[in-house]
Amino acid sequence: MFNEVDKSYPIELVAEFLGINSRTLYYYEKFNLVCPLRRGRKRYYSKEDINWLEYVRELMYEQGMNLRSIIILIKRRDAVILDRCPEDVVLCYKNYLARK
Amino acid sequence: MFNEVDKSYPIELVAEFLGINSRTLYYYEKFNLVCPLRRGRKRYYSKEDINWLEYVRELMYEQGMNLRSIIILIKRRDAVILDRCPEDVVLCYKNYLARK
DNA sequence: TTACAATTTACTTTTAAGTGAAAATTATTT
DNA sequence: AAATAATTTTCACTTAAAAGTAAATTGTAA
Repeated sequence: MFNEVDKSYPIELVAEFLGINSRTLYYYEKFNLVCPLRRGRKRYYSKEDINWLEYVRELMYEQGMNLRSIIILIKRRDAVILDRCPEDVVLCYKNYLARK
Repeated sequence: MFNEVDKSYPIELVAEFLGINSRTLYYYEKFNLVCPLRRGRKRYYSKEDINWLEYVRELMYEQGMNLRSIIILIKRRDAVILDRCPEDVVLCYKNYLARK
């Protein structure tokens, strides 16, 4: 579905892929959990953004962490987050941190 | 109130000091967040236990972390927890980890 | 044997997480 | 330019789960 050639995906597609409401993606953005590229005012999510979001969901629903905790760990550039993270997600995470 | 000479305090006193219900302390214990000394079947909390509990409360109510996240960090012996922790609390935390 | 602490069960409260709908904004088409 | 379409934003609401607690029961030390 998300091949390597295409570099970005609109919010509705991403929401559908993740099985969540697009409003939830706006919600996460408010918390600075993800920061999709903007062309005009439209959002485009990279493949790494999507992997990152999948990882965040895992932290929430498999580990039981709450958003606030995840954000605290992001801000502290914490090893916990990076530890069991797939390589490309780490990459995305680092890009994400670099941007702020 | 909790001077250095006395080494341990019963649950009701601790609850009152922390401004919480004693049931909440049992609740935290269920999550292995604290592990008071048992003499007979009665619980005795050390000064360090109390400091530790205060720190846990700060993480919850000032930082907005949830119990599950705190527990995850404890299990991973995470730097986040220890970072901004007063020295004696770190000590208590390490004793706590040593016990399990 | 009684008084107090621990335990259990099930309940209440609180709040985070998520969402629906309408309004606003920007882009697109004719 | 007006109409239409698409996306974002806002506001208020719902839902679900975590956190906390009450009450009844059990256990046990003194």
